[in-house]
Amino acid sequence: MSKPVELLQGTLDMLILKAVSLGPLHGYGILLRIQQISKEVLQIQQGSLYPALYRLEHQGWIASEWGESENNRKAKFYRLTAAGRKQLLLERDQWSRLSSAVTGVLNAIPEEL
Amino acid sequence: MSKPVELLQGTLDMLILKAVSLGPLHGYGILLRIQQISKEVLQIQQGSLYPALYRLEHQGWIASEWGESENNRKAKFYRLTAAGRKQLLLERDQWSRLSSAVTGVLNAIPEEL
DNA sequence: TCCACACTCCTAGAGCGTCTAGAGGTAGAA
DNA sequence: TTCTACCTCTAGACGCTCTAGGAGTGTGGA
Repeated sequence: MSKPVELLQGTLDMLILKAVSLGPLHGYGILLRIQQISKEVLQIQQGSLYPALYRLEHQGWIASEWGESENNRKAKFYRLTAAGRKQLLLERDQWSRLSSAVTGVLNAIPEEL
Repeated sequence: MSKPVELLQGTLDMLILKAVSLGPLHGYGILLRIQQISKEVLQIQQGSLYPALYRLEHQGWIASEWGESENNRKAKFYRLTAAGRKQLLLERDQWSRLSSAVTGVLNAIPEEL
């Protein structure tokens, strides 16, 4: 009776950093973009997103500014800071190291064990 | 001041199932095997391993039996059950779906956004 | 005109998996 | 004997994501 998993824990911050690395976006927009690019595979909940944005801004990896959305609503736009860019590279590295290690184990054959 | 990440949350169960899918292993052995196959990239802590083993056995995905290790110590050997085999396939699927989605987002270029 | 709905932000609390930091017992080597 | 590697186990802290709410505002349709 396990719930459907929609995210790999620990990747959300990285995904957000990546999303805003390509130009400022407001929170709700980040959510839609990631969903869209991943062809609806990655489903981010608002209750995960906003705490994450707070976390990232608090650490100086993104910066925010109130503005107006494409739909004429007030929205908080986030952009990547220099520190955030570094962090993104770092997390990207870690991700590729770890994910390929996991895949490697999954593909291990008896002789290797 | 974030700690070094040694595991992608949610992958431990799958890694354990995979490890025992190739033949019975005791807990400590599972730990060493995964570490070895992943070339020390994946570092599993004992405090993560044993609760995970309990979890998996409780759900009927692995079964245990006391025996003797290669070093003459008593050790609890785990093997994959039929249900565990199903579960492994399922988690493997989910992993490849999600991890490639994440990688896809990381490789997204501005035009796609 | 008024209502519904999509858009946008936010929070509290629960749930769960992993980590830290311990304890304890045994075989074999020094 | 003492030390180390082997092997199992637990309690509690910690951090991230989810559920489940609340709230306000433009726009379009009835």
